[in-house]
Amino acid sequence: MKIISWNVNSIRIRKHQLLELIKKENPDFVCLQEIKSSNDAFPISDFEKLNYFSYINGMPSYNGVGILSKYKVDSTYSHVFCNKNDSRHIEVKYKGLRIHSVYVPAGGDIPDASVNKKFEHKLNFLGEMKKFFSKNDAHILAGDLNIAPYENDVWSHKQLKNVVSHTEIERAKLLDILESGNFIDTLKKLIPSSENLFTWWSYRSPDFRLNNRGRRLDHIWINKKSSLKLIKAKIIKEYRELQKPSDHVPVVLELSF
DNA sequence: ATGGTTGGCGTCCAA
Repeated sequence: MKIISWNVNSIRIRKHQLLELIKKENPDFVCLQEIKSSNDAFPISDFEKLNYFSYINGMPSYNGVGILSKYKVDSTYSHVFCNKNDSRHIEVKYKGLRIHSVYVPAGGDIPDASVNKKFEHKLNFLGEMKKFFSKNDAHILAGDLNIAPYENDVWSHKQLKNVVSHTEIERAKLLDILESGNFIDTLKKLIPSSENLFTWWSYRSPDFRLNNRGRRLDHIWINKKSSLKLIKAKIIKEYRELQKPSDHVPVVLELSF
């Protein structure tokens, strides 16, 4: 089985790149984030032509998640975090397999919840995620979690330790969710640390290749207690080099169950 | 220390 997670940053702009990715990789499931589309505007028919079902929790302009599946799933569910209907979660169930696509709030610029409402929201969201996933027994949790948890998940730990996405409190909260939900960080486990681990490079660098100032914000976790067996993982960095790229690249996990 | 870019039912906001 193959699963892909990708923050496309607008399905409208990235649709053709996604169709090519699916043709090339032939995944069973694709977890999408930041589709920036309402449910009605999502191009379901384009994916139907490749024999995929689209399960979408969208909204206009911002956020929005979805899961594309080769199979008609048994049920879907979208959890409301922090009392906001902001389309940051969708779960599908298929033959006892529970797969989640999650988009954690970015958190704004200032890493202080007392002055930055967005950072406060991010920390609250992580708190609710811990409760939800310690009860849910998810098999696969994939998405843009907007946190780089380990020191070598960023281009410079020293320069980013006070930057939102890599602060001590965010890293601790993310690892707490990982542990309390009995998850394995599969990309960390399967990809040697000598290789590039980054999944995101800011649009604000004129040429991201020059200094490779990336971060590992996108993750695929599987539950330790499940019978899923890891095979291999990869980060498709080449997608950052395409014309009109997303700032995130697709991450891929192969497993058996 | 600052500003850089992208996308959206856009003319500022979020990332």
